[in-house]
Amino acid sequence: MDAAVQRATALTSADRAFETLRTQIVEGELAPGAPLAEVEQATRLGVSRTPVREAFARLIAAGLAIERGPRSLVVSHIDAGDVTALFDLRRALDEQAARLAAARAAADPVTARDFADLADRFRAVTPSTLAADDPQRHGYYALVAEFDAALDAALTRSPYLAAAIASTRVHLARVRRLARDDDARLAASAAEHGAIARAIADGDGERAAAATRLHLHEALTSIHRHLPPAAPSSTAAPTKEHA
Amino acid sequence: MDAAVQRATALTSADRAFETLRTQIVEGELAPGAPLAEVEQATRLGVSRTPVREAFARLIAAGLAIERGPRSLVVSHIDAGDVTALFDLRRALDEQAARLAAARAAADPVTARDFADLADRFRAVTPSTLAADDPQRHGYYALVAEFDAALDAALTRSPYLAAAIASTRVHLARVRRLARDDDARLAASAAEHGAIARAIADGDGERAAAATRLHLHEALTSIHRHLPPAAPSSTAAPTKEHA
DNA sequence: CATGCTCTCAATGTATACATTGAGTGTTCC
DNA sequence: GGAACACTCAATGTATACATTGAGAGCATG
Repeated sequence: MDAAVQRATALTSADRAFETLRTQIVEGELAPGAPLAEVEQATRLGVSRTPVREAFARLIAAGLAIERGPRSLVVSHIDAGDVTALFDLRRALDEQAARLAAARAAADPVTARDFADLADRFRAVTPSTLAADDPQRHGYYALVAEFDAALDAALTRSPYLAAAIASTRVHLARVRRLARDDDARLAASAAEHGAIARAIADGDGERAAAATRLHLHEALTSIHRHLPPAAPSSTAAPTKEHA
Repeated sequence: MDAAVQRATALTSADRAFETLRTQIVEGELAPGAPLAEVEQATRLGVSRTPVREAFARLIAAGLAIERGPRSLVVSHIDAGDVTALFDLRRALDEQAARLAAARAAADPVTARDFADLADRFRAVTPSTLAADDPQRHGYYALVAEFDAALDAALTRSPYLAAAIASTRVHLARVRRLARDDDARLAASAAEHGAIARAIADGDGERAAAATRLHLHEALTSIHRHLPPAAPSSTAAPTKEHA
């Protein structure tokens, strides 16, 4: 009964500091390259250095901050080259996830119905429904979030893969903010998601993987069209996560 | 120029604490399920709680420790179900890595030669060379480490993928310790590695991916043969990484 | 005037003191 | 005798004091 209350208060200062910093980095409030100093952030967030240190450690683990030099932490950069690199990972993860989800749907009617339902809802997305009083397209992104949640639910047996996918999503959120999709792309993306969901619902792993690959190719192409084209090989080592 | 010297002295207490704990967990010295208490480990490692806290945070991020309850940290478990889940991720990552490495080898003669060289050395591995005064098979595992390093070198343009692969290797080290390979398996593994390296050297991405898939299937099968077969679905949520 | 050296200082790395919370135990009451 | 309550205590969460190190400014010298 008091579980909900307890959970609300069980968030530590370190949790809040991490959440705040993560959000501000993803939203661009803390710009790439911005220095992250313990005392400064501690003052700003109204906590001591200890939880800030822990938050910084988590930011590094998530790839949102990188150590520049021995005593300098900065918000990690993200540019066109990074997006390509990120999609190199995403393709590997999402195709496999689609295969496994399809396998699960073939054995589990509940999963199959969930994805069939999602497929229908993605197909219902049209440029006209998109434009309906939703300048930020929250409705569409909420649907994508539901798709992600369904994928997670289908991957309970593959927690390592699920965790890796989760770790890419925060980076994708940053990319999404860099290159806002236009309505045409969003409508196409909906159709692609629908195709993936339908293939999963049908239990057809290879089709789901193929649909995923197609979707990622289109998404990456669209992003690069909207992004300043950084020189392909000049930016050498963009991000470096845990050792 | 002076980077190497600087790096040697730049190791902090937190780094050493993490390295020590990581090694002891991988080696089995700290058994799965063992509680990780700050004061106890601080005393044992001869440092204060602060660096230990940081080390714990990194262990959690690496998936070597999980929070059991609000104030209880334990060494993460790893069993047959986990191995399957880990390989679900590994297959995705390693196949993609093989494809990308092959693409790089096709464009970069140095990469191609490195893998061609590795392929020859893997093919030179036979049961007789394995048995030569090396009960722990350090020589063979060193060769595998060289293969991994070559893969990393080929993936400089895909740092996200490289980081994800790196994060799987520590878990694989744990698995390797659980189920020591016999000589026959090691010789077969060498042949499989050789096939992968040769395909990469030839710039044939799909062949490299196929060889990788085959290798992982054989490796997983071998591991399960040597492991107590945990019930498939009883062990629910093994590891949970960063949010 | 440029270059190099030193000194200061600010930031991180570490240790420790204080706050808080949850579990376990012992006692008391029904 | 059993159950519930309160208390102790130990562990984590947080804050802060101390140590250390690297960077930058300022000065001196060639």
